[in-house]
Amino acid sequence: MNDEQLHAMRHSLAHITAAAVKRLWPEAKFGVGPVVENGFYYDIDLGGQKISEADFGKIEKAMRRIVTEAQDFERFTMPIDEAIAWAKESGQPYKEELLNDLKRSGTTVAKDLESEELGTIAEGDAAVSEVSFYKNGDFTDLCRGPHVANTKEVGAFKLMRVAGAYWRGNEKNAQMQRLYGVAFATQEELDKHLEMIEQAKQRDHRKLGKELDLYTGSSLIGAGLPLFTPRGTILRDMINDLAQSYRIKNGYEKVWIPHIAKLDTYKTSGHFEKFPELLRFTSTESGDELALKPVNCPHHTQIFAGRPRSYRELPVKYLETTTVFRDEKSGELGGLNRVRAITQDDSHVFCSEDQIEDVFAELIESAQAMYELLGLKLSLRLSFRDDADNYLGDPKVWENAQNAIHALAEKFGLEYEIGIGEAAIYGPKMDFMATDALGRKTQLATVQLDYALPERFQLEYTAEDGSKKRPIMIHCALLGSIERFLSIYIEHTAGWFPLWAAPEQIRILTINDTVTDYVKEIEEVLRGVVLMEPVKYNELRFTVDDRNESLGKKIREATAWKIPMQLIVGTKDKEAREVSVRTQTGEEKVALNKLAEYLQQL
RNA sequence: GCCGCCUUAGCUCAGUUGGUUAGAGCAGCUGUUUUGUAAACAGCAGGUCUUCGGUUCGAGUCCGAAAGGCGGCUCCA
Repeated sequence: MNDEQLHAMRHSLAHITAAAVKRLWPEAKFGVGPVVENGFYYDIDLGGQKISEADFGKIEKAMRRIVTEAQDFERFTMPIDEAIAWAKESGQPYKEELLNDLKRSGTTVAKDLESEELGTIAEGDAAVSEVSFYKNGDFTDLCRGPHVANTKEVGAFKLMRVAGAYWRGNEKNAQMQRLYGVAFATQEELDKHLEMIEQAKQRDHRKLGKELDLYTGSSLIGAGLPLFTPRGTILRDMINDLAQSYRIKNGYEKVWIPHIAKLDTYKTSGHFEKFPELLRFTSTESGDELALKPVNCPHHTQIFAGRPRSYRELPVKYLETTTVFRDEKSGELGGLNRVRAITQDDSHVFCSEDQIEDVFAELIESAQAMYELLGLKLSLRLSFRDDADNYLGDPKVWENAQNAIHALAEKFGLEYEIGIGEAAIYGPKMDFMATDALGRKTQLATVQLDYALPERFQLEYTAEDGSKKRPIMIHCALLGSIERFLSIYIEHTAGWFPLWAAPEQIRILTINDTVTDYVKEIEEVLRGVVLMEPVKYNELRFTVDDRNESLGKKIREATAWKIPMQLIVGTKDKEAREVSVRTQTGEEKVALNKLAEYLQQL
């Protein structure tokens, strides 16, 4: 089955789903029912009634009946006005709205339509004279097609979930129920897909975060405020050290800023104007209105502005991993991926026009090197502005900045896609999207070019000729948010972190207590080992399991904890002055006097 | 924020149409066992069934609200 056939099949299943729902709830009003990755959905309005997953059985049964009834999909056309009348008569107001949009503009795609016109009744000349319908059995639907010829040709399917969705994606509109299904040509492919979902669940960072004791949440502290345990904190620190190391190599200097600032800061930066509801305030006795910082850049600009600057010290490169606070809507929070206290491995460069390229080059190389080391594949998105008017700064400057980024991507021979409307409020971005083990893409690293904030904060330096010039800012986070990065990384590794990053790197497992003294010697060796790659001064983290338990149990537990290296020590090892090094890939004997060297080389 | 679902011991889960003292495995503690490659054996202890309010002779079970979580929608500097 080719992609087109698969698409037609999934689309046909959307119709069959709607037809089944209509049999069960004749008063159902229908929205749209498109094909999505791996399946389809249909938006349904049952008035006060709600479909729940408990209803899936009977809906699927009705769908199967329609399949066995072997109904032909018949295509026919209707003049647009007749179609509008049909929608009205059949009590399908959502279809009526779509038809009016078609009549007026020739499209039903909400973002291509003038928002004031959306859903209004079309007057005057029609943009489309007739529209196509598909009919199977007694179910007729406005549809461009194509479909399979007959309902019996639909392959294997399963309803997955029901969720709320706003009509036409606008939160001011009515909320409908979106019925999601997956569909494949064969039962085997469907089973394979369901199996993959099951595997994804096994490596879900929320599950592993609990099992590996990395972080926890507290309903007392609040939603979206993860608390990191000792193990999780080690992982955080190691990852952060790695991300910082690339920039420290390139002359970035660490700075430190407080977590609050006067509200005026964000009035100056423009953040208050755009995101007033996301800033949290504290009132103070002094009368200052203070906000928790939602971004770090304004603070960093003030370090730059703290004394006069000469062209000789440019580029000035600041680096800081620090937490920003954003009051995300409650329903948007989830795991570590979306939190309200976001820790960024942030850096800001203040430079002159002719230094932009070098700064970008360093950062692009760093991002590529780091993600290659971590085994995550990066793809590039150039995030440009759209026509909205809430961006800061002169559109001409924007155009220059976007052209500059575009040219840099070309110059470095990077493959990229362009994301319109994905820019930051103050400038265009080069976003690195990581693809995880399950093929999902998430934006992590970001490099942003900014002419707006230096202007707003009146930053300047003295040029060679004695004149005052405005620096350009380059924002960068290689990890993005540490929390979000970890959510991806935990799932990518399934909790099997590399030796250098693992919270507990080595566990010594004893066979009985005759080896106690020998274990002390091994510990002495391990204490002397300090890893220097990829993070410097990384002292070995190990524990000893000398409990009165069977070796089998100790191995089982150490493996469940996904500890990269188990050192098994028994009387035979003691006599041979060796240890048995057990890793995921197998087991080997290493002489005690070679152990330090062995570990250094990994 | 919106729609739907979920919340029982530290963890994973049982708990019949509302009906006696709410169960299990793992973890914990106490013994015994000193163990060579993924769970030794026995005993003990552990719960205001998320919280608050309601219906009822009686609520883990029904209703309402809140908190937290999950799946989406919307949003994401």
